[in-house]
Amino acid sequence: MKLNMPTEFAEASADETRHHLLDAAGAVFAEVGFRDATVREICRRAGANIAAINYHFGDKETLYLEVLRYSHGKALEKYPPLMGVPADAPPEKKLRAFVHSLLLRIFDKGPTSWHGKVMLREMIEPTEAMDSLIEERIRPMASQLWQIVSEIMDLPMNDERVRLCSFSVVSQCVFYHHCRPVVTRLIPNELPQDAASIEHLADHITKFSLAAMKHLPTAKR
Amino acid sequence: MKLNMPTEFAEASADETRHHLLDAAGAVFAEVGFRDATVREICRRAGANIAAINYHFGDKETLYLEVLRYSHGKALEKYPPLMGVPADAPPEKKLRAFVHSLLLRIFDKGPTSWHGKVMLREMIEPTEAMDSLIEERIRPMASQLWQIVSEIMDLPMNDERVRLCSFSVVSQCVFYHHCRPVVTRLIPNELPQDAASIEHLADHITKFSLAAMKHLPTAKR
DNA sequence: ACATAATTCAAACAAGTGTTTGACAAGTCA
DNA sequence: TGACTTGTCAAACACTTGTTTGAATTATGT
Repeated sequence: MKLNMPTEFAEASADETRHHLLDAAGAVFAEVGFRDATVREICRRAGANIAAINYHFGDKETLYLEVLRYSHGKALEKYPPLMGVPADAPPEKKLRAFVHSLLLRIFDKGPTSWHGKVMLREMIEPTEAMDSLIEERIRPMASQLWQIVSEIMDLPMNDERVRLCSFSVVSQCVFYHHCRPVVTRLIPNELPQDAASIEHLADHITKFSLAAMKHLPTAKR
Repeated sequence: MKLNMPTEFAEASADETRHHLLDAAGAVFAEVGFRDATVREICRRAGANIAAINYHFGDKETLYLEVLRYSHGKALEKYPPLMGVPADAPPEKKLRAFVHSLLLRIFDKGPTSWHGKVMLREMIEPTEAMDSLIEERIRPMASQLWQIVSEIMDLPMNDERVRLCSFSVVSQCVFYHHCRPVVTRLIPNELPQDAASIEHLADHITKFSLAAMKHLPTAKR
């Protein structure tokens, strides 16, 4: 195996096919899923030999995990939850930013969107990765949203209504991700294609939720 | 093939294995998905021969489609969309019934819940079965909801705001199904366990949505 | 009872899968 | 240079898949 350090040239060459495999695999996995993706197709797109995957990654499943690791950290880095809205901004503005950034992450094209599909798989068969992912990435965002909603509704953060309404906000965003196959078939061209229509959708969700939270019968006693 | 009408007994016997296949297939599809489900495993659980699926359904894919129809039909039969609310009832009552029955279907235990799991898998990797299922099952329910929402908002059924708000309603319901692993880890014991807590959740979603639709800035001109 | 149809069954089939092999070229370092 | 490692390649391997086959079995209608 790799006992000697390769030279810069050899390293570059090896990393090159490795990188091509990662890119091709990401595309194929995203298109047809892990099970229907064939190593032959991945290698064909990568311009590599059929044995390349087993040589560079061991097996198909390790390649899958490597692709995940590759696209994992990019989503939040590209679209931070509050998108530069100052901390002393009114909560309505923060909510709008929160919704918008979530939608941008969902509708983003390229390797970033890959993470979403994997999360969907985790919903069906959660792995150990789920627990750490919840604590490291999701809970902080949830707390952020609870804070915003509690300000808007003028209720304590641990109030049940704050949690329920926060879920109502998030659910409207992830719906377009989780139910994309249904939405596209039910109403073609309904899903946002460009930045403007994403903003339009963010507007609807924000206004819908604000109207609900401010006029909910039980919002204030 | 079947040219003669079989007697009641033979028909019962034939339908029996057919039914066993549907049940076993529903369980297996829900557990591992269409692609990873093998006809051998399904037939083994059904106590049938390996050729039974091809004999009774033609091929694996038709069986899958039949399972989707079968399970969704059972779910709708158990929890009809409007749950006996009269046609001349106020739209608010209908919305509440629509939400409640959808939640009941989502949180139902037993064979009925297969449909939800299989549908969730369809979201990740849609098969051809999805198209016919949309037209036969989902579109009628969508029309029903659009009708209700258009009455509530006093807008024509084909108005974009009606569609958006309808999605907002449905999304809050399916959220608890699609994101169950996240919700349970984020807030233990948040998910409804009994009929009373399901009603509680139905109350929140209905009130939240009604407040939103009635106070949406653009709802009425 | 008999011919016919419907159903079940074990075995085999054809196609596709991920993986392994062994040879070969190229680069590395003594 | 020459032993050694790294990377690539075509071919083949071992295995699983859904499906088909043809005979055996059971039920049906006259």
